Amino acid sequence: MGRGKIVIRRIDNSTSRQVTFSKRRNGIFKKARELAILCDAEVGLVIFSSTGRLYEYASTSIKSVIDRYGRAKEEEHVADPNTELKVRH
Amino acid sequence: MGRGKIVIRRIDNSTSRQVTFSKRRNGIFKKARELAILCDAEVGLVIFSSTGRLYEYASTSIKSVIDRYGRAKEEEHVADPNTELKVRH
DNA sequence: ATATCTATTTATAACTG
DNA sequence: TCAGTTATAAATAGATA
Repeated sequence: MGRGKIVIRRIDNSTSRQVTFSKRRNGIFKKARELAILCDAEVGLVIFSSTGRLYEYASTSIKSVIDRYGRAKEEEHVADPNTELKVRH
Repeated sequence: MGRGKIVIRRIDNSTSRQVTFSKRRNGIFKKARELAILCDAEVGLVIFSSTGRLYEYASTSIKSVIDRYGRAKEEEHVADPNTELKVRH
């Protein structure tokens, strides 16, 4: 999606990496928001930049997403104990 | 990005909503993966469909992202106690 | 419901002030 | 660096099978 095609591998130049990070971070947050609205989904997105800075988006709240995630995982394990074993090993 | 332009609001028809969900979910997971690789970022993405089904992506693991998120939030509060007050009220 | 196709919109890589 | 532009690649809405 640009003047040149790129291959998906770590951008070595830190300035270019920072510029790409900033552009694509905006892009993915927009996509997350659109998905949540269009499809009535609950979406949580957490990003740590290579410099360690935190960026977050949630259609509800990150706390809500994390809590629901924990509950969903518990249910998975109850529903299929074998999955639990696989995950643990 | 399609034959017609759309407005970002809930898709009422549940079949269309499901189709769009499936396409855009794939798209955003791809974007998340590309961002992580290109920009050397840690990315965690959790999506619950309108039917309650869980989909997840993490460049490391969701657990790692949640743990790091918790630590980052703690640090924010230490750095700026006023933010903590605002968040809590 | 599921998959593939393609016209079109959208995202963005490289460029520019 | 840093915001804006533009040519092009990529995503996807609607169509079709």
